[in-house]
Amino acid sequence: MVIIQIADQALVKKMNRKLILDEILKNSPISRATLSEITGLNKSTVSSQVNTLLEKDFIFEIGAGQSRGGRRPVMLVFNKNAGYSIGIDIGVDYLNGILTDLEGNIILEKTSDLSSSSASEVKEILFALIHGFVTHMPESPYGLVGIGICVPGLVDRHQQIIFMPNLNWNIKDLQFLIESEFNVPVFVENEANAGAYGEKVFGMTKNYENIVYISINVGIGTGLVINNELYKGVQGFSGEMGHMTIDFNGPKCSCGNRGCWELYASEKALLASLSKEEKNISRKEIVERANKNDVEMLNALQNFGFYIGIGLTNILNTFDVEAVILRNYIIESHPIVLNTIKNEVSSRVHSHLDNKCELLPSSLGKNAPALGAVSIVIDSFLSVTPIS
Amino acid sequence: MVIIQIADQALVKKMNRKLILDEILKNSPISRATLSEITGLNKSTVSSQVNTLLEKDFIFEIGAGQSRGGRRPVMLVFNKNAGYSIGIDIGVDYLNGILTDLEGNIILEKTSDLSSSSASEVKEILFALIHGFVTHMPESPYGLVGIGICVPGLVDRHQQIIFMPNLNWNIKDLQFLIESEFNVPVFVENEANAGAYGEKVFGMTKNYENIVYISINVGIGTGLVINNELYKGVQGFSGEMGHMTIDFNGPKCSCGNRGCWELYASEKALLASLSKEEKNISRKEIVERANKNDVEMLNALQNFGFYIGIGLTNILNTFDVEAVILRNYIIESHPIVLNTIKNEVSSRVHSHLDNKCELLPSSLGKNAPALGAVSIVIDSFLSVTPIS
DNA sequence: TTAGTTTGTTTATCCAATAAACTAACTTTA
DNA sequence: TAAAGTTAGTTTATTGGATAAACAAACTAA
Repeated sequence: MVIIQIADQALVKKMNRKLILDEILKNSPISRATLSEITGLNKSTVSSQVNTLLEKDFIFEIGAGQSRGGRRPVMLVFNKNAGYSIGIDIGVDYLNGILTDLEGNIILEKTSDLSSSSASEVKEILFALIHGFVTHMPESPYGLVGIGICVPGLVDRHQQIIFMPNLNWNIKDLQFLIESEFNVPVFVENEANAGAYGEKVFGMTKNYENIVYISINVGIGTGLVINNELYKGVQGFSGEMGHMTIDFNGPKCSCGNRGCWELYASEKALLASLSKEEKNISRKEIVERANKNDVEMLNALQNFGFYIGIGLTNILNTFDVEAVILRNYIIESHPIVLNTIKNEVSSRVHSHLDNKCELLPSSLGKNAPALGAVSIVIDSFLSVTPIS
Repeated sequence: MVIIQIADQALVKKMNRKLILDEILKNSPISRATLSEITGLNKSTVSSQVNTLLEKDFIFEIGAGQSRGGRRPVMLVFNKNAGYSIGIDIGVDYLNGILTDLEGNIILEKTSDLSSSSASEVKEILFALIHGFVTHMPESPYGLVGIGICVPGLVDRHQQIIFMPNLNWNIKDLQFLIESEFNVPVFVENEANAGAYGEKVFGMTKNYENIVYISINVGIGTGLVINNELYKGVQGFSGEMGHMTIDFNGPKCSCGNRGCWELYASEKALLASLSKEEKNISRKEIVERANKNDVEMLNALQNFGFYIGIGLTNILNTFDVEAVILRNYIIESHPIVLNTIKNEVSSRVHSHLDNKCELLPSSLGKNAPALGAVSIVIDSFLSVTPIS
């Protein structure tokens, strides 16, 4: 039977608590009086809620603020050190882990190379990484509040890993594995979804409610934030836009389709378009050559941007969001690709849709997915933790 | 300043009222005791809510039901005749209006041809249609609760019509125009969005939470229902998937893009693929010929299905919904197109995504958009109407 | 010094949900 | 046919949020 969410006073308290906590996070430091003003809640309601938040160490008072012509207000701030969160981005050939406070500020950061690691070695490295973070974590009332992990593959609604194309290991129930070892809530998410959420919570687009995140690597992954929430689809498989056909007569893709976007607009495609001796060139070298105005490279990058622009136009026609974030080292490092994309998009997209949507390179860079994983953990902690 | 939704007891009552009303709508007739069981609300809470709903004529008692071994329950039903709603679908060359009760049952229905009407004539016909419905509407406690209108064009978040490609008239503020004349709430919506909502509320997919609706006509329009709600995008322009590129080198489209899906998979494209003397053939004739196994026609329809399948694969990769509804007379009338689509989709879509999503022809047919407009009106009436 | 302002708490009240006790109306059992 | 058991729905007292109003505290400005 379907479980229905009934409403009662506990729900009211929980909703208003979230309202107040969100305002404190956004406008810290802030007084009870101002909270009452901007939320519309009664002064006494705010006082009561603030007291419970103080008792539970979620916030604390930092003393008196500036007077506005009367009694000086007591300023409240979010207690970002009430607990800590770990976020881990498991890539095809790397592992990027961060330890953050409850505001997402990075305390520790560690990256490992996985290019020659077996499945059991990956597991060992992962466990060692987390244990290392736990050991070096400062004392706090709540300690480690959870672990968020993202992987480049399909993750279903029960956080089971269903399919990982470019990887030779597959631990289906990663959540259970980690939860058993560390005894804290664990969240497993798709890499692009995590990146999208990271950009929504901590990036340039933190004040937007609807964004599309596009991560361009070996393939193309996409994540959707709709009405401030990750849209994962019914099964959890939403956003496989890398496999959108942009040429129905195009070459066969490993997914079964033809002429998929990522066959033209991924880094793999970019490398394939270069001359033979450059096929194994690194991202850094690509940017360096572009900075030296290497003509062949600039042409290849323009071509790269051209194809990204084609798929992007489809996405803009589909979604009508406030911003699209592009997560790719080359795009973040040299302006030529983004400029080409913008040209291509504005020549293709309908004039009525063009004007409002921002096209931005990722501001969080390679940490976007790990930060997204962290914010899923923090969100859950702040909304789930029971308050008497 | 942003208006924040604070929570209080009024919200609790409103939420639980909706819960109870929804269950009565779904499982009518139903007793107070059963309502308490399936919602999880306390018996006395249900009694109190039911009493207010009775006072306000939203529901009524139809007498005692079957005993389950004790006192016989008093059965409650939704009062579908408490008021009436009007839904109007303004097409490129037609106008389809319906008058319904609060359950969406059609009381009156009227279609007019607009193929040779000027802007002022359209307005006259529209007004006459509504006046006619109002005149023939039965007596009821609430009378006409609102009018929903859908148009084939871009409608922004303030219900202003921004752009209508295939039409020579454009009354930007249609909402104000109708509201001034009839003094009831008026809702203006895009045709595909309305159709999607109609299928979500009254169609085969009424129990699904995430669907994509694709309306194939002169062009292709799409509507999205995500988490039971219409996703309209930030500006209200979401779902222009007809202008998704499926061949980036393809022919120029009027929208500015190249190789748009609707250049290949619309009815316009189907007609263009037929031989010269058949260019002005009607939909009915197309189906008749297909039923007579006319080889040329069957080939054309297979081709039609092929191209629909290509775009549909992109949509399935993007959304991961429970069902996709195809609204098109030919598809609803002859199985060959849908079969071709299904073949094409399953050969193209990734095996992990394929299995769950249903592909269905519209069960509401040409009334889908008008019914969607009606359900927007009814939704608003049931949730907005204040209860003491 | 005094009046006025802003901040935050206390107090009494309201109201929706709830549990428990109750009445009502039926079925089953003996 | 009477008693016991069961289900339906109401009544009553209680809980626990939010709220308005009164209040105390701490400041500014005149």
